[in-house]
Amino acid sequence: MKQEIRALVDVDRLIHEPARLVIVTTLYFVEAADFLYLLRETGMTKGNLSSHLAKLEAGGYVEINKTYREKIPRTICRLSSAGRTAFQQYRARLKKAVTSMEG
Amino acid sequence: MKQEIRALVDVDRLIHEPARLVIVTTLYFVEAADFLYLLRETGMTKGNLSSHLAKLEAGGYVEINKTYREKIPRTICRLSSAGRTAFQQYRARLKKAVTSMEG
DNA sequence: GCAAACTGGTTTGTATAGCAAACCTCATAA
DNA sequence: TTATGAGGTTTGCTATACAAACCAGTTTGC
Repeated sequence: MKQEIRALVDVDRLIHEPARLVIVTTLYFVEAADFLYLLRETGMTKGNLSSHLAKLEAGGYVEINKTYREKIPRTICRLSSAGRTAFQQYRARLKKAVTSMEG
Repeated sequence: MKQEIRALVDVDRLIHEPARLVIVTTLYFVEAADFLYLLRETGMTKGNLSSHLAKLEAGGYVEINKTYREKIPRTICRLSSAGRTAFQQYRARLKKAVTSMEG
């Protein structure tokens, strides 16, 4: 009951950041989403969403696919398998931590 | 099941930061701890612990009491009632989020 | 008694992060 | 032809985390 708390110190910060946690969690369930969908779902600004996605991509957690839908650009994002694994680990750790926090 | 995830965006960042979450959780259970105890429990460096404690104090979440024990300085920290409340709220939110993350 | 080393921290320096405003490219409207 | 808007990205600013360096006081070695 102490170990799980202390383990939080080196939690995966790429996912722990609230904005990215929302993004990753969303992607985890939908499997694929475009920029505008994420924009609506998360309520973030475009700039903020863009930079967080870039960071997740750089970390290898999301794959970003730029395409066109009838001349208008479309950015499709999906969680990579590394991202899925990382999310599952993060979730498991967090769950243990929360449990520990309850006594 | 979507609301709890999105709510994460404005989670209490003073507590959400892993280092401080460990500190706050520790204090939540012991009710009072000195600097050296926290240092051992958290495994942080002195400088890091010091600045996080200062931040928690500035936010009104911990009360810091500097005293002496036979000539050697002793810094005693305890969670304020605001801190306890904030922690409980954070924990509750996090718990809901984790639950939502599972399906 | 005096320097060296240690205790219990705090301050400083640096590198990174988050965020929104400003910007960019292309397409359509006027 | 200019203007307007969609879909994003880059820039600029502020704040943050972290450890190294520092500091005041105490004990130890000689």
